Amino acid sequence: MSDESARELALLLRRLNVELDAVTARFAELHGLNRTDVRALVAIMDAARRGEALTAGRLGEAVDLRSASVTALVDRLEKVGHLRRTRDAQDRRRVVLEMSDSARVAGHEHFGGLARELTAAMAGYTEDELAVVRRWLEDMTAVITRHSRAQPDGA
Amino acid sequence: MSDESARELALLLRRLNVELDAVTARFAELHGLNRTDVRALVAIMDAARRGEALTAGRLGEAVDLRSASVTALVDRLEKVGHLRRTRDAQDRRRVVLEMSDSARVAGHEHFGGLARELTAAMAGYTEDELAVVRRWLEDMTAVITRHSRAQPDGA
DNA sequence: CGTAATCTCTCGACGATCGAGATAATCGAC
DNA sequence: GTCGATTATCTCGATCGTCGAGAGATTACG
Repeated sequence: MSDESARELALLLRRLNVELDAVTARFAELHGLNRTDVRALVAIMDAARRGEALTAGRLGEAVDLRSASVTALVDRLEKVGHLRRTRDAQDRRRVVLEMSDSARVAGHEHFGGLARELTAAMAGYTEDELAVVRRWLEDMTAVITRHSRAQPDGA
Repeated sequence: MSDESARELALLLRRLNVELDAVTARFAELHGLNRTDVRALVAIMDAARRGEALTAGRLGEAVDLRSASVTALVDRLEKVGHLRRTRDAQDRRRVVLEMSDSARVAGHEHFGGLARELTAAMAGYTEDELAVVRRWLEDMTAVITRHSRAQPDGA
């Protein structure tokens, strides 16, 4: 392969990244949320998919916010009805967060819809082709992950 | 192809998106900038690559900020030496923005380094394989772009 | 028990963004 | 040329998201 092809793909990837961000921004705007709120809802949905219920602290780790900000964040989402606070019965210091049905529906409508469209667009590809794409995505993700984790203490 | 493969690829894409965001966040942290500042520098660099010099107003359109915020943004970047303000000679209302060498070097070091690593990781692929990846990226980008632009007035 | 550790919340401060309006420069009609 | 309308940027005051410090409540452990 040529460096030319590789550079083109890198640029395509960046453009795709920008457009994906726009999808998030659009969802946020439609629902009167900010970027962090959306990231939080996604984190809670992802956790739910894994069968866990996030606590306030875990959510803070997931979206990289301090406890004071998490309190404000949860206040916002609870006020508009996207979230419920519940004291954990086992450990009553903890606050368990549960998404409301309205938030779940909104999320599925927006992001689920996108997932369906993406799936449909992949209908024209053979399994072999998608295997190549998958390998490429995994390789690129590995490189990017390594890059973003490099020399974490500013050495 | 199966829906299973498609869904996996969609998830991989999302993960890649998250990691790319982390690269940006890391660059910002290393240089004491926020996300918007980085997006602004990238926009100015991209424009320079196209042979244009951005004005304050154009930059605001590029990063979706109002003029008051652009003024503050440029103040920040100028204060730390990443940017220079220059009055446009033809139209003296305009403020032309030019990146300093230090910002250019920092950007090339961080993002150029990543680009090199990505290119290297693609060395093991044939041109045919990369052509498949490129077609796939273009298709997915088209779907995502359409999705983020849909029904712009909340219909 | 009692002391330390953990989890969330409150409070005050700071920074990024915005709307409204001010200032300055350009354009267009006459 | 001159004057009003338009364009480009900046100033000011307000709002909102985030944070550090520390308080309050609960649990863990000796």
